[in-house]
Amino acid sequence: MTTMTEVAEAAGVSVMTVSNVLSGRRRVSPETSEKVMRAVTDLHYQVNLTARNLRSGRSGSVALIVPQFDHAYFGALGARVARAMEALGRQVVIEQTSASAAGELSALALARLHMYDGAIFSVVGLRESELDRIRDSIPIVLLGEREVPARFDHVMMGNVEGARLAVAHMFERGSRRVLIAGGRRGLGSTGMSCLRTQGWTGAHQQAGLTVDERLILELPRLDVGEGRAAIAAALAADPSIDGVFAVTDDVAVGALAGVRDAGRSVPADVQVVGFDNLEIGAHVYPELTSIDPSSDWIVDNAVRLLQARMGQDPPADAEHLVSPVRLVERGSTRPVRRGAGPARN
Amino acid sequence: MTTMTEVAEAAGVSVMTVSNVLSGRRRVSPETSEKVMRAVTDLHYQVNLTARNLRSGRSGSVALIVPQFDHAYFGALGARVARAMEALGRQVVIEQTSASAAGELSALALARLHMYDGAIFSVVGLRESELDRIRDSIPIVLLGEREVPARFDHVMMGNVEGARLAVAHMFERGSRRVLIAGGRRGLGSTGMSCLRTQGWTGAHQQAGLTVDERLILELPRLDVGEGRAAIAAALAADPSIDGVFAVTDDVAVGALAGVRDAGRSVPADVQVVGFDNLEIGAHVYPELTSIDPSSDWIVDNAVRLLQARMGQDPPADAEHLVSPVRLVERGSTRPVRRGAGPARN
DNA sequence: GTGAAAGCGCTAACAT
DNA sequence: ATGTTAGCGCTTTCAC
Repeated sequence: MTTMTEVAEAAGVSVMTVSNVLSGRRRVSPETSEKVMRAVTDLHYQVNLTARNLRSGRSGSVALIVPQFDHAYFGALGARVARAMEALGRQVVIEQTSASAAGELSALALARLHMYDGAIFSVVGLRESELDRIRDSIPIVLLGEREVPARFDHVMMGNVEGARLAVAHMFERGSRRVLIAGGRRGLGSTGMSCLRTQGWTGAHQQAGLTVDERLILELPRLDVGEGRAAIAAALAADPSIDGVFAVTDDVAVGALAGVRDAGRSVPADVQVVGFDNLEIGAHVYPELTSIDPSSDWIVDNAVRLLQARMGQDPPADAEHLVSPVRLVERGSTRPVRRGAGPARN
Repeated sequence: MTTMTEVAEAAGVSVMTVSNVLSGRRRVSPETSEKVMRAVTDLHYQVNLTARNLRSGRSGSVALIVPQFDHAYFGALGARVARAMEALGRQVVIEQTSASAAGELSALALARLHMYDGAIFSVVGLRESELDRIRDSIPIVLLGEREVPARFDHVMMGNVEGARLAVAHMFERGSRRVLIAGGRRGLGSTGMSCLRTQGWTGAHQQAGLTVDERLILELPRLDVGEGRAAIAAALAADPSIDGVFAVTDDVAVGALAGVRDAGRSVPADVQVVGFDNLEIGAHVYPELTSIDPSSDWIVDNAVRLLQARMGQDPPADAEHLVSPVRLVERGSTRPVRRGAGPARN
């Protein structure tokens, strides 16, 4: 491997001059600069970023830490974060936590954070104890649907409100027994499933309907296949179900298939609403009504907070933001019936 | 930031002993080890991986370089690579190339490679000139549907054969005018679109049908929305089209929607086949017939090749592998009609 | 505008 | 089993 010293020798200058030419941190005369660049080209030199980062204490890159690579939401998130960080001259890399054996955040995984100038950390499914171990670390902004220690900047979706909107919409369009797919019984946790279940419950209260806990369908994994099978089974077991609120769009796409498997029809027999407003939802059949969590808003704020914390004077107080949500109405729910009250089933 | 020297002082041992305890590279007595670990805990010490990597010349991590974060295929790829590498004790990080301004591989992007022990590089859309600049680099395995310099290990899908299978299947089930969505006119390039167009052409020849170049629909971007709009327009312009071979499943999902938009029906009026066999394809409606490119086979081989090249004696000759493909038949193509020849339209 | 010296935090290599 | 020395390749700092 060619080193900067070799380039300096070839160009007949000192290493500092080479360094200055390459980093642009100090002015160098055009002639010297050209000599250096020629040597760089001739020797196929490439800076050793590990050495540069060690010495300078910065890396110019930011990590996005997600639980899984293969969920559409995180891919979309990565693309958004990369676009925003690119505008600030920073490189983004994505790392996955769930790779680690027990899903536990290993000491090594924590140490890896120091290779970045900052990190955006998606914390769905992270334990409280793990979050505590992220102290004394690089600037971090947390993302994701759970309570976190107050010392962290945190941006989350409007989970409760979004779920309430979704379920209220189905009530308004005539559903009376709305299954929540991927919900959570009991009130202990503060995770995404639990928050969205709160919204589901809230919609019942607002509509003056009683909550039937048998309509809470817990799912071991929030993916399409899992959702499809579980929802088909639930519909077979309880024919009175006339709506499905899926806690994610992945599950909702599974729900569309599950309703078909059960021999029923969307939206005539069963309305379906998802959460995330993924691009795919606009193109499946029937097109998916979904809660838009304002992903751009979330990323913009996360990037702004991280940038602030990586800057000169980091803000004293951490911010805790909740994104605005809105319902995007498509074909998986029924249109308003003009001049009619709520539909009777 | 706590350093190893401080830990050594606190524990009353030398830095080498601390290093040995943490890295496990040399035996340390249990008592000493415990003293060190106590100091590590008390001081919240975390190794500086940048320093370790610089000194040791290794990082224990491998990069997966993809053109875009937000394509389902790359997410699935990342998850597979991470699983395989995890088994070998290596961390995987994903980087995105297209972030760079003109999509050009910047000098910095190339320099970043040296921070990893090796890289798996998805080269769809990379120019020949860019590939040439990856020489003198870390061990690299290329992935993706285009010709690459012979010196690189390369694993690609069976593009031509897969496309041929897809189109032959539609011919066999009665289609006669099969649009290729995301294809490429002219024979210059060796990219994915071009290779799959070759398979489409080959299927025509095998079936004794003449190729109609007007059935080649080029797409600026291979995504769902783009595919939907372009295919709907194509069907409206040419009602004789009775099949769509979409070069990716993303485009195929768009095709399902596009056919609906055009007021026609899948598979009765228009059959649709995709390529990639993404999980989502099994759950959309109608369920998508697709070419399975053997993603696990691809990843297993890429990881094996990379591991070999990162090992003691790297193999002299680069390998160039083509994955086996098979057709996965689902509802977007018509079932065999027993006792009947090809359907007439 | 350019250079010399020092050292970032760690581990390889050589002691003991 | 543990310690000492040197130095990975670069940039910071200070000097001219």
